[in-house]
Amino acid sequence: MRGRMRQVEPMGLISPKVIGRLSLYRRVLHELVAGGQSHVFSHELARLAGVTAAQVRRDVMAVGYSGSPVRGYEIASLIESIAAMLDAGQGDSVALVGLGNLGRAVLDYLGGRRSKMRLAAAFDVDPAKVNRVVHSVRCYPMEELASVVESQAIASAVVTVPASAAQEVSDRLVSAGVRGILNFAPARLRVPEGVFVEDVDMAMALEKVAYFSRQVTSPERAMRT
Amino acid sequence: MRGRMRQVEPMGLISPKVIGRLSLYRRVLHELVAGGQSHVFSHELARLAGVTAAQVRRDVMAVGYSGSPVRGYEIASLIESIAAMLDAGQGDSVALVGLGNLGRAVLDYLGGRRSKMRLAAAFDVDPAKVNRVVHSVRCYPMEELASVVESQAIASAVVTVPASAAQEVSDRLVSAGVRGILNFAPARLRVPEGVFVEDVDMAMALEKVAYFSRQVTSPERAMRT
DNA sequence: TAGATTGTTAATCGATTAACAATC
DNA sequence: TAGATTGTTAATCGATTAACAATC
Repeated sequence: MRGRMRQVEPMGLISPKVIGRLSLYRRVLHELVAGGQSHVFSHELARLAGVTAAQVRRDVMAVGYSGSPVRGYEIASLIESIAAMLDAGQGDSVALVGLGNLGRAVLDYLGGRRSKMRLAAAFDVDPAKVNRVVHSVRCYPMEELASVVESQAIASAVVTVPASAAQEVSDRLVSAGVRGILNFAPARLRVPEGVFVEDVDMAMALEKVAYFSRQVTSPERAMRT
Repeated sequence: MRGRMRQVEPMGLISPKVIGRLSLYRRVLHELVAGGQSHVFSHELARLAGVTAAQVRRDVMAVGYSGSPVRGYEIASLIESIAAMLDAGQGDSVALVGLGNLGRAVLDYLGGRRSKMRLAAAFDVDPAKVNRVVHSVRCYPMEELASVVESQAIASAVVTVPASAAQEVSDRLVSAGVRGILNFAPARLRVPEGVFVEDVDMAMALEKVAYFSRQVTSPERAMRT
């Protein structure tokens, strides 16, 4: 049973790596659309995304989209298929905890993107920040975390508090119903089974860069995962 | 030839993943030292770092350090061994390009850490930012990038410019002698063989979190690599 | 010593790559 | 059609895990 062309399975669980690459492909595809291109071959997309053509083919297969051996992938449809996989039905609401320098930068960066995701609320312990509105996101006191998260059905959160506070914040988010955390604090969060944590550890990343910049032969560039 | 206890090889090339974990171990070890602890077993360190004990043993082996079956690893010596691997002899100089919100936040975050690394110079196109000093880091105009990087022997750089400018900045850094780049711009940089690039893609990371926060069963938490 | 832990190899696992029939 | 590309399986590769003799 090989070489059958049509494949219909919508696929079940997809690995974090593949999800990351799909996000990358979508960004590249949007650029191609902006350039007036309507179709793309796996090797073109692969080159632009910095991956192999075989990976592109396998990943595209995973979203349940099929291309044509002659014209390749139709960009508009492929974007739709990826969006169906990555975006929630009515848009996700995201909370941000910790409005320090990093928190504001993240808010700035993520707030300014065309995206189905919506930064719905921010939280901070500092009374001076509470009730202020930054980039049209209101800052609530930490005491209201549970009620706001629950009432707005927030399922994802970004944590930009100091390492010493990260675990407690994580616990509160999880018990309020959050199921995914983007963690910028240099601390390993302990979360219950079923809660997804993605760590962004800038200090570690910089140490990696410093280490390999000293080596005569670097390993191939690592894919962000 | 198995079960021999002493191992002396200093090890050659180490993978980015292992380097990342070593950085993580060091952070945890410093916390243990601060708590007055002098020795640690692989399973303790593993629990605190969120990895397996087998990984700790293999990674520690890679830095050329040996523990004792009775007392485990002596923390102070292990920190020294990891430092010998991760830190440069006389301290690395790092450049930062792009002093927008994200750039300032990164400068803020990385500048405030006890580290052998030194943020030596910042660069920006905006004349209003040039020649100002932020966190004791001077901001130079882009025109002086090559001369400053060369004169200060800067080998690593952090890129926090918009995606549209990232490739050009990368090219200029590399031709000035930079061999490792921490890239925050949502763009894939093309660099010559031997130059290491670590991407920090916040938008992708958030999309991953949003995706898995919608799944009933999340995969185990991904290690930052 | 007895026993838990280490260093180190072998087995396992997952992801990537190579290969190729089916296709337009 | 001829030929380049796709969907999909098999082979390869690397990293993780399991296992165990050597050790204090």
